[in-house]
Amino acid sequence: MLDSKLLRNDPEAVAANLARRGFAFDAAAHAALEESRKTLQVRVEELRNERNVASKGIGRAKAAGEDIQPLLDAVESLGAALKTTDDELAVVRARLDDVEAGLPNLLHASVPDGKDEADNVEIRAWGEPATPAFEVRDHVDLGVALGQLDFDAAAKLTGARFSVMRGGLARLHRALIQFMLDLHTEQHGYSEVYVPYIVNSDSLRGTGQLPKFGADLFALNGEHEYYLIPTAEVPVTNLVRDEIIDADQLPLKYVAHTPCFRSEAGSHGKDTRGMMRQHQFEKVELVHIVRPETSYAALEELTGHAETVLQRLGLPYRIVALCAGDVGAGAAKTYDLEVWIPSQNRYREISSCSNCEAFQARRMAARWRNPDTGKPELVHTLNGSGVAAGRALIAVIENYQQADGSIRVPDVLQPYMNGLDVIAA
RNA sequence: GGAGAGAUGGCCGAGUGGUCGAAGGCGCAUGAUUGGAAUUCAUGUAUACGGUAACCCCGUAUCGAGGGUUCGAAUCCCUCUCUCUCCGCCA
Repeated sequence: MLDSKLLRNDPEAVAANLARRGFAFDAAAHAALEESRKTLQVRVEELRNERNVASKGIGRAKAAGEDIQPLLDAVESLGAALKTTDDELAVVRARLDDVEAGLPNLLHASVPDGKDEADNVEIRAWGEPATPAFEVRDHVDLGVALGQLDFDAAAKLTGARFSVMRGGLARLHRALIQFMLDLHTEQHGYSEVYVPYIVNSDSLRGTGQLPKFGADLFALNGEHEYYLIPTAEVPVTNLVRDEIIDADQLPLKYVAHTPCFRSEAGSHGKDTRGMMRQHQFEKVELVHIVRPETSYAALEELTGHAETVLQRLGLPYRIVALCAGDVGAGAAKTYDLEVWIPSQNRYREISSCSNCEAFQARRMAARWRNPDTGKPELVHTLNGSGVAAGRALIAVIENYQQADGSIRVPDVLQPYMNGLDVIAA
């Protein structure tokens, strides 16, 4: 949600900023709605005031033992007038809310122009993609040949876009998660949280998945309106919903490992092979809750924490700043980490680190008490994958493959594999 | 799953139809006392929106959420959510 004051006072600036995303915000139409909201609201408040004054008078007269009938007659028509105007106001409000709830966040000035993925700007790269003497195979070939990746079984159990892992690969996957959690908690100062994988619609509204992106979610069929989480960002960030945080508690840095469930309704036909794009995958998520003035420093820090994961794993990657057209709706600025995938001969997204500024905080009423003003003020929220475990597994399998189809275990993961250094059939 | 009790401000906690945004306490802030601190005393201390240039003032809303009754609802009625206690079940 955007600042309603800004929306009212400078709708043209909002429209100009959102236009960078390719989002058309009709400032004039909004202003007209806003104007009628204001008129109606003033009228309703006047009527209410009239009624309140009259009611107090009735109370006083009754206490004094006077005849209140004339007073009752005097306010007789007020109720109907109030109801009519109030109903009109509710209609206008609802339309306004619809518009405003669907607006994406304003972009930070440093976000590069561009309309899609192709226009993202590389910030830096780390590591050298290997150039093996043998023909590289993709993770599907390798995993299936090892007998440890099984998409047929997953299709039987559920359907398309799920996977079954066995033995060494299953353990490698778990080792990745353990390694990442330990790294972030022991060396990067995060506190680990365990959270529900099922959330209510308020939480999804808080982080911005609803009302606009419900199609990407798996909704549960039970008596409650519950959804499977598409990312740990939802439950973890919503920890601070409706909270006022003491200044000395900030920054809050949370790390959580959760599965993520995405229906990916819009991407059929993309990455249909293998584990790249699944309905269910594991992720280690980093969330920062910070003072507004520190949020851009926090974005660099958080991104660095995700990078460290890939460096320790010895996986070549690059960092790109998402361009205006590619930044997600809730974010003001986003860096993606892209890891080298040998079989595709290119980098693929493995982490996305975003500063949402006050966009989510405003929806969630997540505030901190600013000691300088003594007032509750909105916090800034950030989130980033640190990193996606499923894609990290793909990257390890493909980057650590050997000519015989076995997979070397990265050094940092061997302690989590009982010392195992090669996964073979 | 069965039975019962609850949900009030940053926190605790009064308030069962009429100047209640809400007593009292805690916490916090400022001032006084003190060499400094503790103690004590005084004063102040919600949020959002609107009228406004204005964080002065005025108005409106907010006592778990939504609806209803009424001239008037924290207080009465209905629905829902959550919490607690006891029983049952269970990893």
